[in-house]
Amino acid sequence: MTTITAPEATRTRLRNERAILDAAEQVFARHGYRGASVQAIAEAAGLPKSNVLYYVGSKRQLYVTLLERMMERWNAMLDDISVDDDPAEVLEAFIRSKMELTRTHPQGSRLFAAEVLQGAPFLQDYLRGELRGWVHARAKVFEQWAAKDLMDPVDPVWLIFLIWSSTQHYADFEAQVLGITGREALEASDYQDITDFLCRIILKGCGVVSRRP
Amino acid sequence: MTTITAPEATRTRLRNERAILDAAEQVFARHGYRGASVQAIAEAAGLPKSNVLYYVGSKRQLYVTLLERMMERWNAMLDDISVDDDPAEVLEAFIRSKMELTRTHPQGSRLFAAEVLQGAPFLQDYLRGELRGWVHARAKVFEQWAAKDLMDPVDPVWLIFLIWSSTQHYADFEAQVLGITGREALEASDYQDITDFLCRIILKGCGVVSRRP
DNA sequence: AAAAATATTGACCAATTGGTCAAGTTGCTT
DNA sequence: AAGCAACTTGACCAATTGGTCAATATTTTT
Repeated sequence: MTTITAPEATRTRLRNERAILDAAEQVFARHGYRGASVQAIAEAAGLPKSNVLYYVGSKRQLYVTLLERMMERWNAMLDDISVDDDPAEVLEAFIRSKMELTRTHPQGSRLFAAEVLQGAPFLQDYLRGELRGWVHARAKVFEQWAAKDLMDPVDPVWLIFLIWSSTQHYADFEAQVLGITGREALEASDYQDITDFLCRIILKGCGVVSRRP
Repeated sequence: MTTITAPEATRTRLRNERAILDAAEQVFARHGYRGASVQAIAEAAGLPKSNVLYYVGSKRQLYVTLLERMMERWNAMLDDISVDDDPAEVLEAFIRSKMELTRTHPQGSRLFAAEVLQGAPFLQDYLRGELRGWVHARAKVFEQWAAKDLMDPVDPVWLIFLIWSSTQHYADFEAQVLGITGREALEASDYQDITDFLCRIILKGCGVVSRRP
């Protein structure tokens, strides 16, 4: 019996699709949706252009698939929290997991950045819906923590943006970071240092008090 | 007597060049270098494509001109500091002026982001030279402040990146910020709030003590 | 081994790309 | 008002764009 809805996931298909998705993520991240050409993606994947289109259907579909893959990674990162959790632990885990996403998926992070830079034409619904809800749910918890004097009464949404931006930076502006620090690449230990730095500054900065000291 | 090297800056030329530069900044910021088409820029400027090329020579020259214009704005922001300055004042002025650049020139900020996203092919020299020197000079001062116990001994380069990223965010990820906050645009008062928030978190976060309390 | 499904790819298409050019029109100076 | 420089613009160019398709080759299933 064969699957009716989706094409059979043969060995060949799996291998080629992965090569195409990875290549496309690089090219789209670098040059944005318009600036990326199917030809360039095909070359990066080591396949003829026709073959790429055979698998992915169209440039647009390929782009959407990549965004969905990235949003899945993003969602996998986001766990729920409650007032009863420890603010220090939660904020630190938040920073660490976001930085880990940046470190392990820099291309995807840059793809996301390129999409938002052009006004998020494909992600607007996601931003205004799912993500917005998630942010405000978390914001409420932050405010409750502040009411309990477990942290300073800072605007929780700006705080979330601070964590996003300061971590995202090391993917999106990697070229600048490398140019200024004079390195070839950032090692795992660098990410460790930066994460520690950000946890320290941000936790201290918003006066977070650990409930379990 | 006429200028020999540069073309006369006639009224017409001035008007058209400004329209072209502003239009191009928008289009390049949205779609990156490759993704931007001269046709799209021309339409945004309200001129025929041939006319645009008459003024700017080529797409590449236009892009370089825009990057130079943005780097001038960037440089105008950067004033020198010394160990004798007040850390609190300097850091706050740093954050405020960077945020002001983001607010008044969002397109240019996004253009810069798009350039760095694609690996900074045109700005590599600037990043590895001028800007790198500026960063390290300032980093030295931060370290001296830390040695004098005027602030915590944090890595000064990561601190500079934190300020850059957290302010830059409101230009580059404007679409996300608007989507999540549910606004049409960020007002001057919003920028004021965000700037105050960032000053507060970052100064407190790295234990900055004002020398003149 | 035959049949059926899946994969490969060059040829081709209309549309768009950055850029040139020549023929005009406008604007400024004298 | 005349003359010259600056400006304007449609026609045009080779190259590239995303995408189609039919012919062929390779797997997989029976």
